[in-house]
Amino acid sequence: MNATVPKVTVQRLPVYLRCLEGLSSGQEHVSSDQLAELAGVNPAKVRKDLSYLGSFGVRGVGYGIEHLRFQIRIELGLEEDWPVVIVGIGNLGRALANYAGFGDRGFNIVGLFDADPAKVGKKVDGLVIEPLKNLKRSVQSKNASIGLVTTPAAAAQETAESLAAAGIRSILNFAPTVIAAPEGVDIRRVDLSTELQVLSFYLHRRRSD
Amino acid sequence: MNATVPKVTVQRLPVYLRCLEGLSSGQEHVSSDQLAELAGVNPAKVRKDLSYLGSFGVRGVGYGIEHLRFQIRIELGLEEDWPVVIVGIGNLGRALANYAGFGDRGFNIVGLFDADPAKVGKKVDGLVIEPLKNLKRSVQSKNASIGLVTTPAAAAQETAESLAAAGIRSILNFAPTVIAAPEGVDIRRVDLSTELQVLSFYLHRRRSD
DNA sequence: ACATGTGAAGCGCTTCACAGCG
DNA sequence: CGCTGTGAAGCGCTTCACATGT
Repeated sequence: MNATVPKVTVQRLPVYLRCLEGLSSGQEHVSSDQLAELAGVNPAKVRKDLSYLGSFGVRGVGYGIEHLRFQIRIELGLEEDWPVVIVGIGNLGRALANYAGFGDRGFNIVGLFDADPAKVGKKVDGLVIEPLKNLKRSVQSKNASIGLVTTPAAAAQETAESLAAAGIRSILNFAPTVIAAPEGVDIRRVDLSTELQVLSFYLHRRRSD
Repeated sequence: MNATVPKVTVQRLPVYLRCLEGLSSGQEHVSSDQLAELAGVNPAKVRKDLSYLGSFGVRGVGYGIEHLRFQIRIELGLEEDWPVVIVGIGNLGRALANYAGFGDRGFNIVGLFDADPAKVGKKVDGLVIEPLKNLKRSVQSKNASIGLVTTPAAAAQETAESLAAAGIRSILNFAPTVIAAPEGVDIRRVDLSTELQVLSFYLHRRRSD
């Protein structure tokens, strides 16, 4: 339990959480070997990762599944509530708005925004799409802390700046472009086509062996 | 030009490609400093990354933008065609089927599949949704090499195995679960909620400072 | 006996700093 | 002179191997 959890460990914690969920409920403990197998990593890595959170494994037995899940959730801040807004309600924005997987992790979608007047006023998953001019007011009244950018590439930078101006400090960018992070804002990129390109690289490699 | 491009470099190549696209067309060359600024990385890293592909920068001038784009596309295999199938046509599958960003990079969607008989036969973006039993035949006749899994978590493992049995060697898994890779298959995971959890970690960290 | 927690070694990526070249 | 290409140093993560604890 301390101030330095390596970045790579932070990225693996959600994976461990996922694996723990998939575990048979007949089981109370899990060993680093078993968890490593499920997560597709080395057992020593599992132990080292978990040791950053504290040391709540039991030697000769393993980790208590419930306790481990809870500790990871605490560490990731998932016991808190993180209201989320989505800007750009096209196909992807709509899919994310409907994505049930968010709610049960403390990520509640509290606002949908779009620049297109034709979309404003329509409902998606129980929420009314608002115009961009409402962004600041809405973010502040709903205390939103995370923004998802699902606009076209051309609008992404401007959108990020509007979100920053509205007080958002964390952005997930789904638009197929690289955004310059406004001062004090943490941006992560999810680029669907980047992932395909990485697959392509290895396919290409294999093919030309 | 050689056999060992580091994994991390492969992951950055698509980012560089994105940045090059955003460059003003009045410009013919780009320096490692400028590209680094756009991509949000260290200039030396840009130079080292690009040096793995060959050495086509010009000292004192920079990299020819067109040439660089072409070389990266070659290296990533984007000059080839990679037919893609999607299994699981819910909100996300539909969004991906409609996502235009794939086509212009050689990723052509050639098949849509769903287990739900009510969906089979419907059209999405010009393609008819097929039943799973057609998977193998369709993958082989269309020479598909990449499969996107957008099923519910519970069906993801089985879907991956069907894809593998049909001859697919590369899978992008969007289902919120960790899949065990079938023999000889390369799996990459895109987990929307994992990314949110990483943001959450750092928000949580900041908040408790 | 068995599985965790962890120094220490190993490995790969990042960054520096400068030689090389247009 | 300016910017690339790259040895070499630095750094952080991974993995090993075993002491530690139950």
